[in-house]
Amino acid sequence: MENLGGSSRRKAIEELLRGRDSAQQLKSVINGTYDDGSATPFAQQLVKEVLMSFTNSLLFLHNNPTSESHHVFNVQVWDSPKSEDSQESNCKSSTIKEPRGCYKRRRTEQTWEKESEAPIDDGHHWRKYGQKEILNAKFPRNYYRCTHKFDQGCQATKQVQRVQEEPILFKTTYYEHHTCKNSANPDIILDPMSPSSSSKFLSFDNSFSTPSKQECPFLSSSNNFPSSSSVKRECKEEVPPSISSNDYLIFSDLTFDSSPRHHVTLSSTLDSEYKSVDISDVLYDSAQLDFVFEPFLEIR
DNA sequence: CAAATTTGACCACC
DNA sequence: GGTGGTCAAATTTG
Repeated sequence: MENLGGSSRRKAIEELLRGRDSAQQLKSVINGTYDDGSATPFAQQLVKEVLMSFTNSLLFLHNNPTSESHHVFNVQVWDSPKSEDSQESNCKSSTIKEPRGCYKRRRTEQTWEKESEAPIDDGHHWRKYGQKEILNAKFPRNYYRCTHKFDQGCQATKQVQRVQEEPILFKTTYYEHHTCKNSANPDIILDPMSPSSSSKFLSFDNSFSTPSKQECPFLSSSNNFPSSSSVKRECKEEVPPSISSNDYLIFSDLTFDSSPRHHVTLSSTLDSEYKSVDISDVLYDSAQLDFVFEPFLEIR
């Protein structure tokens, strides 16, 4: 995908945007076709799929090239405005106990999830700080924090859990935004809500960052109790080399149209209530449109 | 030898 | 008390 030159990419994006706008207009026409103001379910479904196709294509263009070898099936974003456990309250600053730091419970800032076939290399440096067997979960959950947590105070963390064996599927939950500057691929931001995803940071001309071995332990996590040596061996044997963008292009074409797993959704939550919103509906909202597509429009 | 990972323990919340 | 998130010593890796 990144092999598309800047102008070619821009043209492709413009075409997709044009197609999407046309589909939207078609939807309006269809909705006005019938007296009851509704189109046939089939027509509505078709329009929905067309819109989704455009949307997904644009999102794939937007995606981090380094994650191209991983199919991101799902992007879910929500706010968790629960603020009852502020960090200050949890950090028993007045207590004398020192041996361990204060154990801050789950931060309730905005979080978002991604599901992919392989752990996502999102261009940031992550350090694993924990692994936990989760009740009723087949695989352990892995905890990562930004490598620059201490030198730059970056509070970004993520949790990665393998949720499915066949096909292998990982769910990555991100917490907090990166505030560090030293990401491996700072111009590519998967974080859909990050201020950094504005055009000033977005560039599609980056070279790939090679898939980091840091992500490999997830694969070995499929074994409930892997030995250290087996971890390393599995990493080297099972992690495929990053495929070329051409490969990705073909792969996307082959799998994009009919597989429901490529459905991309955005979700938002109020008061921790999870509400799933189909992206084709979300995109009708101009604000959401800007949120999703603005970066494309400003590529130069 | 510095950085990263592993892993058991600690801690907060329910 | 159970569960899950985090810490930090021990260990591994490059």
